[in-house]
Amino acid sequence: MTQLAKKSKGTPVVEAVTSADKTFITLRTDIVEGRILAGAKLSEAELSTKYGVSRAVIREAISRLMACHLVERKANVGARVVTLSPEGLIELYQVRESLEGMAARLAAQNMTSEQITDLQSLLDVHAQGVKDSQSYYQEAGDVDFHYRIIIGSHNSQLITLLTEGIYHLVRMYRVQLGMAGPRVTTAFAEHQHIAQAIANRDAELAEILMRRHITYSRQNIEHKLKP
Amino acid sequence: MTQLAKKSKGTPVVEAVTSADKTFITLRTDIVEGRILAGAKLSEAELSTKYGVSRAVIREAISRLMACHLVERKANVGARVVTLSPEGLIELYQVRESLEGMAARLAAQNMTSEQITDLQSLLDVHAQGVKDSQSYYQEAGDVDFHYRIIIGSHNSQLITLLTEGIYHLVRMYRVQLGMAGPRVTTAFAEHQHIAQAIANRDAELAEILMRRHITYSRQNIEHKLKP
DNA sequence: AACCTAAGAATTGTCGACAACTTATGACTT
DNA sequence: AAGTCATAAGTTGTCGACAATTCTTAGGTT
Repeated sequence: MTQLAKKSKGTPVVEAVTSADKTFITLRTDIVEGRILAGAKLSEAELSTKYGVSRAVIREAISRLMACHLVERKANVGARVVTLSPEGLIELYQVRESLEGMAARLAAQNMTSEQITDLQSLLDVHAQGVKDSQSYYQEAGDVDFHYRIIIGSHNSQLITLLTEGIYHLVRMYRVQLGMAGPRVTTAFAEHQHIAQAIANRDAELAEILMRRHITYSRQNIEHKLKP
Repeated sequence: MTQLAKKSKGTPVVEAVTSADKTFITLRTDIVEGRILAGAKLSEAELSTKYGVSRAVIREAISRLMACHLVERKANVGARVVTLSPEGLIELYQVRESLEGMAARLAAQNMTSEQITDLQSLLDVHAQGVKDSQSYYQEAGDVDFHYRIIIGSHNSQLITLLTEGIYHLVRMYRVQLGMAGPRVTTAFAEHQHIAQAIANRDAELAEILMRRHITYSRQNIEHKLKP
C-alpha cells in the first residue's frame, strides 16, 4: 500500500507517484543544480545501482529528461547531459524574450484581479529583500515573478512550454556557466514597471517591457561571457 | 547485422534506427493524420501485439509521443491521445505567432543568401501551384515555406521547439478539427511579402509580417469554429 | 611507429514474467 | 433500489536476463 493519500471514496488527493517519477525529479535537480556536470554520461547500470532501481526505471527517467531537452541520447551509445555553449544560452534567451513577452501581453488581458494583487504584494516582499540584499531569495523571487506572469497568461500551451521545458534549461545554463542570479537591483525596478502595466491592463506595454527586461538580462550575460 | 549503412571505417552514414524509433514514427503519423483519434487510449498490450514488439518498445515510443505533447499519460492508468479543444488550437496559434515572428526576424538577420534564393524559388514553384489550385501540394508548400524560415533563424532552440513539437501538434489539430489546409490564395501573397522583407534583411518588417500572417490564420480558424 | 584486424569487455536495446495498481463485477447490507 | 465492500480481471510499473551494438585492447602487418 504505497498509495496512502486518498479521500474516503473518490479521487486521490495527490497524483500517484512512481519510482520513475522520483528518479526523474532527483536527476533533474542534480543536473539543473550542477551536481551532474554538463556533458556527463548517464550510465544506466551505474544509476541503477546508485538509486537501487531497475534499468527500466532509469530509462524512463532519462526519457523524460530528454523531453525537457536536458539530456540527449544516441542509439546504442547512451545519454549525456546536454553540453552548454554560450551561444546556446543566448539562443535560449531569444526564445524567452519572445515567449515571455507574449506571456506578459496575455497576462495583462487574462489575469484575474486577485492574481494581480498577489503579484503586487509579491513585489512588496521583494522590495524588502532588495534592501537586505538576500541574493538567494532574490534568485527564487525572480523565478517566482516570471512564473506568476506565465501562469497568468492562461495559455496552457505556453505554460507547459516554459515551466516544464525552458525554465529548467535556463537555470542549468546559468549554474553551469557560472552566472550569478539575475541582475538584482535594476531588475527589480523593471519588475515593478511590468506589474504596473499588467495592473493597468496595458497589454502592449506589458509585452514591450517584458521583452526589454529579458533583452537586458541577455545583454548582461553576453557582456559577462565576452569581456 | 541490421546496421548495413556504414562507411568503410568511420562514422555510420545514417544514425542507428531502433525498433522504438520506427514505432514512434509510425504512431506519430497515425496520430497526426487522424488514424488514431483524439482522446483514444493507447493500450500497451494492444499496440505490442499489433506491431509485434515488446511492451518496452511501446513504452519507449509513448514516452517520445509525450515529449511531443501528442499524448498524455497518468500513472497506473495509461496513455491517451491529447484531447483537442478549439481553445487549445487558438492557444497554439498564439505561441506560433510569437515564435515564428521571432524566427522571421532572425531569418532576416541570419539566413545565408543561398537560403534566401532557395526560398524565393520555392515561392515561384508555389505561384504555379496557386494557379492550378493543387490544394494538397499547397498544404505541403505552406509547411515547407514556414519550415525554411524556421531553419533560417539559425537558432537551434527555436528550431527544435517548432519542428519537433509545435508543428506536429498544429497538424493534428487541423486534421482533427476538420480544418482544411491554410487559406491558399491570400496566404500566398503574404508569403511573398515576408520573403521580400527577409531578402531585404529587414528584420523588423519580417517579424511584423509573419506575426500578422499567423494572426490572420488564427482569425480564419476562429471564424470557422464559431460561426 | 602507425595502422588495420579481431577477439573481448562493456553498454544499450529488447524481451517475457511478476508485482502493484486501477477498474469492473457481483454479493451483501441498509 | 441504492450504496458499500470485497473479489476478480485487466492494465500499468518494475524487474532481471538475454540479444545486439559499440567501445576497448591486444595482436599482427607494412
